[in-house]
Amino acid sequence: MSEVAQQSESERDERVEEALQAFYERLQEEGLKSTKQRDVIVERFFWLDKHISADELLEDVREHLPRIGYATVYRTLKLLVDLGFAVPKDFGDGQTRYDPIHNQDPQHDHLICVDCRKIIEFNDRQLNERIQAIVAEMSYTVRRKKIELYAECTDESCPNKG
Amino acid sequence: MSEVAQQSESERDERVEEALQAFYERLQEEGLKSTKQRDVIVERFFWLDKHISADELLEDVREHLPRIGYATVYRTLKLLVDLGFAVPKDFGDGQTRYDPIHNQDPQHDHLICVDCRKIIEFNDRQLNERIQAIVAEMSYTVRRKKIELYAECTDESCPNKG
DNA sequence: ATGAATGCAAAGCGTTTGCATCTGG
DNA sequence: CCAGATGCAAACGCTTTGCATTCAT
Repeated sequence: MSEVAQQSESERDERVEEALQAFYERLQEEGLKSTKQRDVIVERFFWLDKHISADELLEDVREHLPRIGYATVYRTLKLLVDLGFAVPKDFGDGQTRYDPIHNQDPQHDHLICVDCRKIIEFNDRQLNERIQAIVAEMSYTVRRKKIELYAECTDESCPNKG
Repeated sequence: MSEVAQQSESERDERVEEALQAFYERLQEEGLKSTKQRDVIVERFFWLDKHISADELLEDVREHLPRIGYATVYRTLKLLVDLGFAVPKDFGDGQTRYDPIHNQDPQHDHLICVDCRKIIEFNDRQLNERIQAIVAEMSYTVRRKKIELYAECTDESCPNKG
C-alpha cells in the first residue's frame, strides 16, 4: 500500500513529545547534557518532521535563538544521527538532508517530483518484499535501503506548487 | 532476474569502442573538440566501467598524462553527464561517483556490501514493474530511479575481500 | 569544579570557475 | 584564425574543527 502519512495537530504534539522523551533518555544514558540550544534544535527538528537541511533548520531555530551558530546545528544533527534519531539523506541538491526517525515508519522511501522538487514519502509492502527476495537471492541481508524515484506528475494537481 | 554482468576482454573492447564512437559522434554534433586529454579521460572512463570518482579517474589518467589537471577531469565528467554517457551517483562516502551508461543496461540498481563496500549491480524485472505501479498509482511517471540496498553478506564468500 | 556545549572563525574537502595560454578544426 | 580546451590557482559551498568561554550537572 502506497500512502502518505497524515497527522492531526494533537498527533503531532504527541509524536514530538515521545521523540523528545526518548531523546533525553538517550542523552542521559550517554552522560550528555541538555542545553537551551540543543533543546530548541531537537524540538524543532522533531516538530518540523521533514527532510530538512542544516541550513533550513538553522534558519528556523534562529527565530527562537538568534545568536545560535551553525556549528551547533551541525553538531546537534550529528548527535541525532549518532543516537539513531535521524538519518542523513542526499537528494543531489548539494546539501545533506536529515530525516527524523519516528518509530512508526522506520524505513520509508521517496518519490521526488522533478518539476516542483516536492518529496513524497511512501511505503510499499510488495516493494519491500521483492527487495528482501532479491537480496536474499544474492546471499545478503538488508541493513538499510535507499530508494528514490524521480518522477513527473501526470495530472494538474502538482507541478510547481511546491 | 537478478544478475551481475560478466564480460570477456573482447566484449569489453567492443563495448568501449562502441561507446567511444557514440561519444565522438555527439561531440561533433555539439561542435566540440577532441583533444589528447579528453580522449584519454573518456577512454579510460569507458574502459574502467565502474562507479568511479573524479579522484580515482584522475589518478588513472595521470599514468598516461602526468600533467593533467583535475579541473579537466571534472569538466570532462560533466560533459559525459551532459551528453548522457554518465550518471552521477552518491553513495554517501563524500564524493560523487560516475556511472557509465552502456546502452544495454540503462538503469540498473545497486547492492552495496556494508562490510567490504563492494558495489554489485543488479536489475530485477519484478522490482521495476512494482515501481512503475507505485508511481503510476500516485499519478506520476518515473524519470529515473535510485535504488541502493545496503546489505551484509550471509555466507563466507564476501566479507572484506573487496 | 569539571567535563560538556557553545560561538566564532578558521580550516577542510570535493567541486567549480576565472583567466591566460594553448590547440584542434 | 578563433572558438573551444587546458592548467593553474583561486574561489566556492557545505561541513568540520580548534579554541577560548560559558554552562549543566
